[in-house]
Amino acid sequence: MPDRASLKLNDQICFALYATSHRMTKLYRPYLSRMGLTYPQYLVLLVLWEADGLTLKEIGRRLYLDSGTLTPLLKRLERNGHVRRARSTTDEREVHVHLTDAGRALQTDAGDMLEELICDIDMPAEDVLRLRRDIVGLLERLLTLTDDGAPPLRRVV
Amino acid sequence: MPDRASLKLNDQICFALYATSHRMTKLYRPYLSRMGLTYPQYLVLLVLWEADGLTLKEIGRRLYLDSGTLTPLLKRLERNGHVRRARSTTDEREVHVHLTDAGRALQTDAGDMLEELICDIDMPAEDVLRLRRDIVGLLERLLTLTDDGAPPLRRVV
DNA sequence: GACAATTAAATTGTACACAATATAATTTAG
DNA sequence: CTAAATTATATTGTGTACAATTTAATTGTC
Repeated sequence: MPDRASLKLNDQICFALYATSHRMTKLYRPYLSRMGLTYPQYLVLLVLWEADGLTLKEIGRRLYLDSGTLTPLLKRLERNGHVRRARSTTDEREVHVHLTDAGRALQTDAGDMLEELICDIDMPAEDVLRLRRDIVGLLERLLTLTDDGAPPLRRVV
Repeated sequence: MPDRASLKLNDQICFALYATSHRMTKLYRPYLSRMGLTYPQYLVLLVLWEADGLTLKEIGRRLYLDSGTLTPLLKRLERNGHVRRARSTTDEREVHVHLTDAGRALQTDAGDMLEELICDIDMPAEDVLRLRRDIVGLLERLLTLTDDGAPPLRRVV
């Protein structure tokens, strides 16, 4: 008979992820706040700095976010002067998001921020890299389970 | 001269944490939904199953959440019949949270849920344990930086 | 023992997340 | 070519998160 799964809070990997992710956001917050950004807004800029002019759909695909989250977020980014939203002329359904000069300029500040954060966290780069790879391994496992694939159906017992 | 930190989305450990945490919640959602719970509500029950009758403050300390999050969340748990909130008689500032029979009964369902989820994720228990330990290691590092300690001040350059 | 400082919750305001639905543009099938 | 299906975004409603502030109870000091 297999052992029963632990219900202790501190045995849950999901809670470790949850708490660590929130704390990481908290660490970023003062830096991002100075740049006039929230953490999810910063993620959108990370995407656009790599590929400007993407559609909402494509940004959402890369960040695993849907239009219900991104539509208002992008409007705020636009209101704050970081991006410009424009309907595609070839397909009026699509909204392309372009960086403004101000939005592009933040890339330098973001680089400075990361340098400082890496110093703050003060973990061997190698360890951070390995940890990130392992977390992504789990993420990929989860994506096969939840990405519009078959809903979890397997039973134990 | 040290290399400049990467600004690529997929090099960011913070994004790996963010995306994986959200996906994990998504995996739990259908199970929790059947139990009439959200993921943060489930976390509160995990805490209470270990120690019933804790104060809001202590629940928040364990989950890293404050009263702004917990007060309405606990009211919803109470409205749904999972807990009972009661002012302390010895210190009227404190709110103690007690499980109802219904709240206690969910512990069995939660055990079943975890068995199924462990099957779904299908990773060697050893790998999951090690990954959780490593994530908690990072969390503890972050806690020393953000837990009302000195705000991040160290500079690079 | 009153009164300032502290503490625990609650409240307010902003910004995610995401399911579910609505709307409008485009594509596909017949 | 046109109606049905699909697709991209927007909207609505619920539930977190969390900073900042408020309220009420308790504690520490003189």
